[in-house]
Parts: sequence; structure tokens; C-alpha cells
Amino acid sequence: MRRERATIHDIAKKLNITASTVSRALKNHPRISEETKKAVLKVAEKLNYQPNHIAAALRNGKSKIIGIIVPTADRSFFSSVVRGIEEIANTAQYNVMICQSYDNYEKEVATVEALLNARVDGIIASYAKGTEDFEHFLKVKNKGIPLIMFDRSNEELEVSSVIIDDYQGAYNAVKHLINQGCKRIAHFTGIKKISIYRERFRGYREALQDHGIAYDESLVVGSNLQLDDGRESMIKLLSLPERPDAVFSASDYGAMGAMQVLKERNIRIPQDIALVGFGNEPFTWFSEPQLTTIDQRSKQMGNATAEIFLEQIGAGNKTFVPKKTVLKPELIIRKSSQRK
Amino acid sequence: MRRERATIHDIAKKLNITASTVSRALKNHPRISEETKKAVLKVAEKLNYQPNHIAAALRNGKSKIIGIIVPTADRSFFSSVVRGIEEIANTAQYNVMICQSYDNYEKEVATVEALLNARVDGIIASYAKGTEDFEHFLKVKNKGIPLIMFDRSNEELEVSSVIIDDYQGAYNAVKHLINQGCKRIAHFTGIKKISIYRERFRGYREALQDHGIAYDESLVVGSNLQLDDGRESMIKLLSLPERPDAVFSASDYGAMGAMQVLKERNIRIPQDIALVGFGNEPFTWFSEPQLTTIDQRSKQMGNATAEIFLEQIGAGNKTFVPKKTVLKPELIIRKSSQRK
DNA sequence: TTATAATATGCAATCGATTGCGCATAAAAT
DNA sequence: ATTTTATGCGCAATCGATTGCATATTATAA
Repeated sequence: MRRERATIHDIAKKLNITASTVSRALKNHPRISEETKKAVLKVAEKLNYQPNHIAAALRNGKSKIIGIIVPTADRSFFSSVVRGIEEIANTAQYNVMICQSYDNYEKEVATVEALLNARVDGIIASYAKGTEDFEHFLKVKNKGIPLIMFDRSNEELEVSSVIIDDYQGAYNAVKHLINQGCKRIAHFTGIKKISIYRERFRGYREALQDHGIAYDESLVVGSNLQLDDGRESMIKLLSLPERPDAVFSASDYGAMGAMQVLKERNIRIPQDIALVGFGNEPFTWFSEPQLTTIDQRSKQMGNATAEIFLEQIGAGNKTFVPKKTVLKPELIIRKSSQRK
Repeated sequence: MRRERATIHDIAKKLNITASTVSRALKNHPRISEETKKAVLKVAEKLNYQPNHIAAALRNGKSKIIGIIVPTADRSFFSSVVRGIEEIANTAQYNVMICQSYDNYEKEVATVEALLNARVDGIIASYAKGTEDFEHFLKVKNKGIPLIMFDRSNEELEVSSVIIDDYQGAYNAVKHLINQGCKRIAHFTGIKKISIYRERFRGYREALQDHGIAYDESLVVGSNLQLDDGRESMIKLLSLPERPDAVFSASDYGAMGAMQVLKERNIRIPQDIALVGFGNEPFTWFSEPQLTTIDQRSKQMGNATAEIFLEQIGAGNKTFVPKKTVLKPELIIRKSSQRK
């Protein structure tokens, strides 16, 4: 059953013409007669010809593949971004190659290398938590290969990036809590090193300030923002002389941890303590009460990065100036914060 | 900054040897002297040489890429399988190319075509819900390209597949409920056309039978198994003259819907009605009470498919007989079903 | 009718790495 | 000292598609 694959040479032979002509005919070159084109198409069909992308890639130096590097593919946010990228990329005949860094610097460096060797036409990445040195990404850029960062980016890299307005998201969340009548609003924050957490914190602070609420350092708890961290942070807050009446967590996981503790202690949500998370993870839908959160526009983020890639490829990479796209996050108000 | 990429010819020139020697030196060919090898390595380093996989792929007819087709990349189960595949594939220097069928037959056919053109060395797929004709997959197989199906497979295709033992999973779940003292166990089932739902149903029935509980048709409700379906099904069950004392849902989403309804009506879980889902979706961790469910071994499933691929590639595709791997699902007992 | 342009196709090199075959030179065996 | 064997490397073709530069033929213009 295993037929050899037909090449343009096979088609050429059948028609007593050369491969050049076949190649041009298939690409609808204007200097090839309609007759020949039709004949070529017909034979191609009959031989079940399928173009060899690899040969074309070698010749043109273009693989039509976009490399994607994500910390992990099995987190809702990232897989959703990937989907967004693929949607756009496919329309322009690009395929995507996905690699995971597992949030590990060494693996990330190796991955970049692998993608470069695979001669991808561009790389879209969100860097690993442990990454502090960006040499490997600079290398990509300096080779003239379009590089676009999303979610997590780095200014000094000077490449295009797509992020959400973390500041705005946080600001809106806190403003919403204030509107609900909350006065002592606590905040779960993450590693200071990562800009998204700094931004969320800034949004939190400024929202308070703009509404005449004094900033109280004891209400801010830093951690890794996982479920258990959320539990611990909540317990810590509950032991304060004066309890908070709301918690804005920089991650949904942290908020869920807090929710568990509150429920265990029969503290009512949102009446006693209102809760807002960040990320719009699928499980926020299923919690009881449903968690108010901030949507990160993951699919749009994917779409946007892919579009920038296409632009940059189109611009021939000469005149293209890196641009930073900032998506507006969406506050999704659910029961955990709705007092009215 | 944009340096031209060094090739083996550049290295050869520097050392006054030929590209053949360089190629062999880099691959540690025994007929090349240690001296030469060292020198080549040194120059390669200096020139920042990076092998061009595309050229190699063209020459060997091997791209070192595995194509993956999933209905959608942003569902926990599939992204987790992908992660599992990548883990193994990477250790053998393979990269993966991910495509989504969006559960649409036409897109799936096009995707298979695209992967074939990209000359992937193998395809790992879970077919779209709408797919009933398997010609496109047969084409892959007939071209001698390893094809491995996971989760959803089709017997007549006669290719290797990795699935979980849905029957066993369901059986264990129901047995567990019986052990907890449940006597009227209801079941949410899905589309009959899909074998996994038939199998789960079979497990349900046989577990009942083996434990001397009569099968009661009125306790089985069919639907799409989404959240809302679960709600409706639960409401329907509650209107029965005699209520069930447990529900085994063939999907976690369905179980969550049921849970919502029960909580709204102040029916205690698990004391009044125990609940078990299927799939171990992340949100089952966060529900209140946490949902007992069945883990589908997604990562292991990915690992297994990748391993079969490697075997098949290794076997040169001659002597290889397709094999079916059935993974044992794991019952994860949580609060929603624990009465004792 | 001859020069010029337009049309249709062929030639041959190229993209980089790989590999079978062959040819030296050196080392070992007879 | 001669024959074998081993060692180290080069030659040239190959993988399939692409493309700049001819070339041949036909159509149009002068």
C-alpha cells in the first residue's frame, strides 16, 4: 500500500516538461500557459501529489512554523493563548510548534535553541519564572527572527509584547469592592520580581488612595499565591486585631484558599468578607459562592501576538518597530463580592 | 547584528577539510580522528554553528516532528495529554506540532493534510466528535507513518491506541458508592454513539448487578453532560417518587450541576445523596464539598502514546503490530461520597 | 520584411546536511 | 618484504522545490 510520494519531477516526466514549469504552474505563475497549468493540476491530482514543505523550507529559508514557548501547556490560561495564536496563524498557513519550559530557565534556553534549529519563522513566548538573564531571547532577536512576548515580558528586550493592563484590572477590582461598601480591603500579592504582581499591587494601592482609604501595610500579604498560600494568608489576616472586610487576591488560586478558610469558620461571603480573584480560571465558575475575578483575555492575547507576528513578517523585519499591546482586562462580577 | 548562519561548509573551509568530514565529526563517526573532531567542535563553537534541521530532514526524510491533533488545546484533559507526549518526545529529540480540530470533521481532514505536508514523522490524534469517516487517518497509516490514537479510537482503523478502562472506572465508582451504603444509585450518561459513555454505563450496570442491586431504568438520565444538563437531570431525579441516594455522573461537569441543585435545596452531600463524577477536572478540587471523581490518567496517556510512537519508529514500521493500551483509571475519593 | 516585444518553457544552481564509494596512507599480519 | 587490514578523509550525488537567467517560439510593430 505504501506508495512512494510523488514529486514535481514525477509530474514533469508524465507531461514531458521540466520541474521548473511544474513548480511555476502549481504556484500559478503568470508566465505559464493556462493549458499547461491545467494539465499539471490534473496530473498532480492523479499522482496524489503533496508538496514537500521541507524542501521548500530549505530553499526559501522559511519553514512556515511558529514556535511557541509556554511555561506549561496544561494551564488554562496558556492553552487558551495557544489556541488564540493557532486560530490566526492557521489562516496564514502557519503551523505552530509548542514547547514547554516548565518554568525552568535551563529548559527554556534549550527550547529556544531547539526552535532555532528547527528554523521556525518566529517565536512567541512567555518566559519562565526563573528567567533573569535574557541572552537566549536576544539571540533570537539578533538573528532577525520575530520574537513576541506575551503576559510576561521584559522591557530591556525591546521586542513586541502583548500583556493585559494588570494595573487597571486590579484598580477596577478594588474600586468595585469599595463600591460594595468595603473599607478594609486586604491584598494577596505575589513575587515582587514579577511585574504583573507589582502592577496589580499598584492598582490596589491607587484605587484605595483615589477613594480616600488609607493604605494599611498589615493588610497586604505576599506569597506564591497557590491554594495553600491563600489559606495561610487568610488565617493570618483573620488573626489581626481588626479584620479586613474584603480580600483582593492577585490569583484565583489564592482566593480559593481564602474561601475555604472562610467557609470553614462560617464567615459569610460576601457579607462579612468579600472576595475577588484574578485570572478567571474555569473553577471560579464552580465555587460556592462563584468567585468574582478578572478575565485575562487569554484568547485575544493569543490572537494579538499572532497578528503582530504576521505584521512583523510582512514588514520584512526592517522597518518594523516593536510595539507593546496592552489589553483591557474584564472584571467579572459574581456572588463572592456582590453585597447589593 | 544579523550574522549569517554558519554551515558545515564554513567550518570545513576554516579547517581545510570537507563538509563530509565535518558532518561526520559532528556526529561522532568512528572513522574520524579524535583530533579532527576536537578541531571541528572548536570551530563550530566559535562560529556559533547551529545545525539546520530542515536540511537534515530533507536529506533523511525525517523531520523529527510529531504531529498532534486534539479537538481543542484548551481543555485540561487534552493539554495534559499533550504535556505527557512532549515529556517523552523531547527525550528522544522530537518536537511536537499541535493542531486543533475544534471537534470538526472538515478541519480535521485539512489538519491531517497539513501535517502530512509538513512531513511529520508520526501523528498522535484524538478524533473529532463529528468524525465518522476515517479515510484521512487511513491515508496516514497507508503512507507508513505511525499513527496512534488516544482516548477516542476506532477499531476498524487498526492502529495503536491508548485509552482508559472506562468500564473499570465506572465499576469502581459504583462499587465505592455501594460500599458507602448507597442503594439507589442514579447515573448520568452521555451520547450513546461514543463508546466511552457506553462503557461507563456498562460498568455502572454490572457493578449494580454484581452487588445484588436491581437495575432501575428511571434512575438513568441521558444528556450532553454539561453543567446545565447536570442541573436538569438532577431536578428530574428529585421529582421521582423515590429519590436516589447517590448519583454517578459520566462527567464532572454533570456532577457539578447536580451539586448546585442539591445545595440550593439543602439536600446534604453525601449524607442524603452522594456524588461521583468522572474526569478529575481541576475544579473538582475546589468544589464544596470536594467531588469524588475518576482520574483519566491524562499525562500517562500522553506518555504512553509517545512511547508507542518511539517503539513503532524504532521497529522500522515493518514488524510492528498495532497494540491497544488500556490504562487503569484511578478513583479519587473525596468528601462528596464519603459517608463513613 | 525585419526588428522588437511578449509569451512559454528549459537549464542549472541553490538551500545544508548526509552518505556510499573510493583512495590514499599507515599499521598489522604473514 | 609483501599482503591484509584498519584508519582517515574526500568526491559527488541526493533529498524536492525554487528561481535568475537564458532560449525558443510566436505575435506585434515598424
